[in-house]
Amino acid sequence: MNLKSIDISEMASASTIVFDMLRKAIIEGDLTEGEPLRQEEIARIFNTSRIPVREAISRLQEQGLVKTQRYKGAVVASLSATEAAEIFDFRALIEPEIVRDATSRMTDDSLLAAERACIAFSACTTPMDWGNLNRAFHAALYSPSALKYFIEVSHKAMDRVERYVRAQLVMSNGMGRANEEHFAILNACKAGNADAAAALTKSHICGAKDSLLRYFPKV
Amino acid sequence: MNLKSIDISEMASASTIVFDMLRKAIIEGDLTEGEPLRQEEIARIFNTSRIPVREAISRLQEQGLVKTQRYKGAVVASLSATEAAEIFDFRALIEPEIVRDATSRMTDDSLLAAERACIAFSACTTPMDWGNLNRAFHAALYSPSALKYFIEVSHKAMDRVERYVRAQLVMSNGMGRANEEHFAILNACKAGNADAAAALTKSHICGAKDSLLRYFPKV
DNA sequence: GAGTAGAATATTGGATACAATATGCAATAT
DNA sequence: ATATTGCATATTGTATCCAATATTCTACTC
Repeated sequence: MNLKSIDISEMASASTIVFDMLRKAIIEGDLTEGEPLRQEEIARIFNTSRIPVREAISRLQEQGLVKTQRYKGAVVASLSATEAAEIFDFRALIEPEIVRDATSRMTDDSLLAAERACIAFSACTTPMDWGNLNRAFHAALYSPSALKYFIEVSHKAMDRVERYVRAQLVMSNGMGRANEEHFAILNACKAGNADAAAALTKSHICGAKDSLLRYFPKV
Repeated sequence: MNLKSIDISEMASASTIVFDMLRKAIIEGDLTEGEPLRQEEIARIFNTSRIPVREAISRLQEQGLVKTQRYKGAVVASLSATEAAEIFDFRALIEPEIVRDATSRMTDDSLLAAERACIAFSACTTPMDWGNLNRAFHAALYSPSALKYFIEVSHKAMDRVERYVRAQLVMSNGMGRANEEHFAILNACKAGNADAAAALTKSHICGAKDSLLRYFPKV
């Protein structure tokens, strides 16, 4: 036998595909706050029945990305400035620990991947890509860590605020500063200085929070 | 008009009821690790069709309480000792911040509620109730905090390890020590000493982790 | 014209029916 | 006896249909 092994049981079901697409649309702001998610409309778009759509919406609700009311349906969740700030505080607590753990586990490969992501972010020109590349950099930085639960939770936290990060990057012209901070974190990692990398990550996140609150004083 | 106001749109749907019951059963260990969740069987038990059951299982999966494989179904998720330890580390990072925030916001009422929960825990005799009362105490302690996201995430983390906490309380005869630590935290809150309350919470959680690892060296 | 009752429509929640896949067992071949 | 194939059953994934509720529109009253 000489066939490439593909685990066919890992193939995506309709409800998983719908979930991923809706999640992406919400995170990236293609679906705006408060916008209702009509089951039939979504089912039409993906050419399925409403059943997979409903399961996808259940999962989104569990993640806090939508809010549902019985017999009224789901709407895209929104955050007050206070709530957004709290999630940034949360990230500022969690993510430095991930970076600290990751630093000691980084290989040449993972450092190179992080550097590539960092460079890609710095070279990016269209605002729409900023969010994705910013996220890609953080993912590359965190992935060597063994703290799988921390990483999972931090991703969920990022999902909740990513749209605001994007908006803030655009409105505050924050790309330059974010870029500098990324390279600073990366260099601390390269030097194997876990404490410095963690501290820089913390101030990076706190800075993003402050900038956000300046630009959206009362979201 | 003189009627008690009940928001009827908040009434539980079948899928919500099934979700809550399954969640409870998993947390409390009534469903054991690896045990498969048969949709039809569960549907029969709750006298519904499989549709609400499936939505409930989707949500459980999103919380990490079950693992599903396409066309094979869902089984109750299990944790390795490493994974459980990581979740305790996570709690040890988050929950002190909640207590710190809660301490400054505690009223006489909330302090009394926490004290009642603490006393109830200390008076408890049946192992099955320990977990619930332990959880109730922590909930009473945290609820004055304004950090809603922190609280939500910490509850999800507790859900993942609660069955181990219970087992550990039984096997290590840890009730006495847990009880002392609870009162210590409570007293720090009463004294308005947020830093002390946070520190005591941290060591309380770290102690539970150490005890767990001693009794389940390789779960 | 404002406001209300009631029908008509839209939308969600759930039940049933069917399709796709997995699992267990018997029959057969080696 | 062991391994392999084909079939029967079990289970999950999805589509379709019905019921319950929300929303909109219309007719009517004042």
